[in-house]
Amino acid sequence: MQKANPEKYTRQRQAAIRAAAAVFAEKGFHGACTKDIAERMGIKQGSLYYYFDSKEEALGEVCLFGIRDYVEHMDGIASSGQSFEAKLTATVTSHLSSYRERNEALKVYNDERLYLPEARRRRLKKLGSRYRQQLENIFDDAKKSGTVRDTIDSRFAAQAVIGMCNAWGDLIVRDPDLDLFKVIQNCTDLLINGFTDTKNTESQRN
Amino acid sequence: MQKANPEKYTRQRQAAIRAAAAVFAEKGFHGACTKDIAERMGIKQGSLYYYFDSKEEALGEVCLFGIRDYVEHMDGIASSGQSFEAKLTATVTSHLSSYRERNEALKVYNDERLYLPEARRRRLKKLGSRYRQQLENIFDDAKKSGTVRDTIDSRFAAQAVIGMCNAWGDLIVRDPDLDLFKVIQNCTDLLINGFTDTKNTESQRN
DNA sequence: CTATTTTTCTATAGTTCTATAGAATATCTC
DNA sequence: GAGATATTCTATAGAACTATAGAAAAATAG
Repeated sequence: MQKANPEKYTRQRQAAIRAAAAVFAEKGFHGACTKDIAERMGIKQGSLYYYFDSKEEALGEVCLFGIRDYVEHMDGIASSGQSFEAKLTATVTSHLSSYRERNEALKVYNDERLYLPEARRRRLKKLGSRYRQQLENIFDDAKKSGTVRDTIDSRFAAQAVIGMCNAWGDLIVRDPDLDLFKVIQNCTDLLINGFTDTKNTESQRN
Repeated sequence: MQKANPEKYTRQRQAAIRAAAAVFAEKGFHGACTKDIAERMGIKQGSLYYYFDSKEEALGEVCLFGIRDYVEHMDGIASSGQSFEAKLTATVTSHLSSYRERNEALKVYNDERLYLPEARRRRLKKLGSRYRQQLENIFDDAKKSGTVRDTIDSRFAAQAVIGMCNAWGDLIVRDPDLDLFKVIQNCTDLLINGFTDTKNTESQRN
């Protein structure tokens, strides 16, 4: 029962995480059973426990897989010294692209992470907070430099970006023909200028 | 096993729906068991089946309870003949107020409705679509009258409003001290003017 | 107070699911 | 190809949960 590290193990474990992501996304953590996951991998239910100690461990790995990349991506954006608009666009791009690439894991992170055992949930929460904090910082900076209005509350603004990305991420997932680039553009435009503003419309277009 | 209609029955059934809402919100549909719901009502597990034929029926009632009011509210807003800004504010107010009043049922609707049996899910979906359609119409009208920019896609805009309300609804639920009125104001202001616009800031304030 | 109806209880059949143990097969190393 | 290691399989113990049946208790009506 010991695990060495021939690459097959890590490859199969990754496959297990993806299978779990798909199944959890469809049926929810409690609605899914380990048999579903195993079947999707082409192995038997019991064999799954070669890769995970428990169903909850699988959930933890899926959640981590869902956000690790885009949290790390945010580190780069926050420290990039770009303009506010550029940072916002980069954030939205990164977030929405994740929905194309790993929408299942992301959905699981959003909907099921609260079923994780305490310890693991705390670790994940740290990642989420880092992301949110960096996003808030971007707004604080932009307010200082006058790019963003004083009346905007950074905490709400960050939440607005995240909420918008999640909502439009849903659209992307449901409609795979949707042009990602166009969605990103619409999203940032809307966030920056709102529904009614007209001053930048021309330069924003195209 | 027949049910007449002494008011006690309807009263208790409503209590059962609220209990189910709380439990489903906390543990998810599959994670919750009928015992949890019954206990919260102060009755035994088996007795719950006097009010529901199945766990799924309970879920259906909770979901309906979660959105019926604010969908109906939207009917009034859509046909009110108010200005775009007023309609948007009313929409946001209605949606966010729901989070204060029945956040549990709303959360259940958002997260668990897909576990409903087909027939019931379709009926609920109709309600959701009506809401969304009316919101889109508000944007179409506002675009025609020039209040909202041409470049805004009504479908995305509607999704943006819903997404924003859901995201900020989370904040409201997590932080009960938050001033609802202030949140509503911030939300509509942000949607209408965006992060950077300054032209209306003064009139928007207060 | 008695008869009737409504509500709740107890007990359980039948199902499903997680996690483990130990055997069997596949893969690797020399 | 023999021996060691890694991976998968079968089978199942043990726990939990839904839904039902029928008895008991509570409420209501005449």
